[in-house]
Amino acid sequence: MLRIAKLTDYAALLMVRLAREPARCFSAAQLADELGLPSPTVAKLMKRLLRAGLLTSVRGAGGGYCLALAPHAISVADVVEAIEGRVALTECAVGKGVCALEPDCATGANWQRISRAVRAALDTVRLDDMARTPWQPVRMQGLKEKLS
Amino acid sequence: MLRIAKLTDYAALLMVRLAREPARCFSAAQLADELGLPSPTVAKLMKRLLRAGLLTSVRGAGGGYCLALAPHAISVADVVEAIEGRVALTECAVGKGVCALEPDCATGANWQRISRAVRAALDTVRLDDMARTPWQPVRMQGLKEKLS
DNA sequence: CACTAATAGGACTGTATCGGTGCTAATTGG
DNA sequence: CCAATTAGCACCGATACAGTCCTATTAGTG
Repeated sequence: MLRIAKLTDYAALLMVRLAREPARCFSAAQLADELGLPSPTVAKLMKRLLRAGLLTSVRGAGGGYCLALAPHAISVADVVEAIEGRVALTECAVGKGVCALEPDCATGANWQRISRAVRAALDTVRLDDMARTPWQPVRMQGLKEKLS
Repeated sequence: MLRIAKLTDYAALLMVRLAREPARCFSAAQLADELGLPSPTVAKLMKRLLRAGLLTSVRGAGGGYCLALAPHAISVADVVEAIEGRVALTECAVGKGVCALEPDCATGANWQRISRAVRAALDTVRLDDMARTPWQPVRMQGLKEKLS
């Protein structure tokens, strides 16, 4: 385990797609269609990514979302935190006073150390790394034809 | 986020306690009492840790659990995997054929790489590291007196 | 040879979180 | 004015998690 949420996985797909054409802007519907993801879910994710400062948005007709930073400046850790909140393996690690055992529990400091290590691991991979691998758009029409 | 399950946290507490006196054996009830954790839960965790090969057990009266390996030979990753299963951040990373987007989704390989990095981070911390910090047993009676 | 103290393993349940959907603004271009 | 699109809630169902309990099985003890 130690799974990331499925939504985070989707968010990564979206961000990688954007990173392939960093200058271009995309509407949520467009991305959902191209990646074969449910469109309301994509809309929700884009809002969260926007709030986290990873995207800029243009409202109204012809609007859409663009990367707020260059692909090499955004890490997987950023995306994970945008969707799931701060990386903290345990309750103890997020703040003090939550854990009843706290005064006698010495593992809190260790978990914080470990959390930082994990965070660092996630931070080594940037969007441009993810985008480098070969790729091609999903053709929904083609897929449906094959399945029917 | 990217939280470990609460049970995993408990399991870590238990293993660290054992690591403080590696030669000694403990009954589940004893550990629950000492750490202030619910006893059935502790029993359940010990069973999982046993199955994972991290503990040895002696049944019957006077029985209990002991560490199967030296404290420095058991890492946090081992404990996490014992409770939560294999560390794999995404469905794609656990095996192939699960993800519908698979043939066109190139991020799978990246997630596997990231999973390994996280695994490695968790592997750097061993039980003896966790056990080194100052510590003293929880006194339930004392706590209750303070709270009342 | 019972009785008691333990582990072994499973089934069951309430609850919280997650994934997903829908609705109602606000904004912009044609 | 209308259509396209983002912004922000509120809601709901399924799933997984934390916790409990019950029934073997095993081993020490009187």
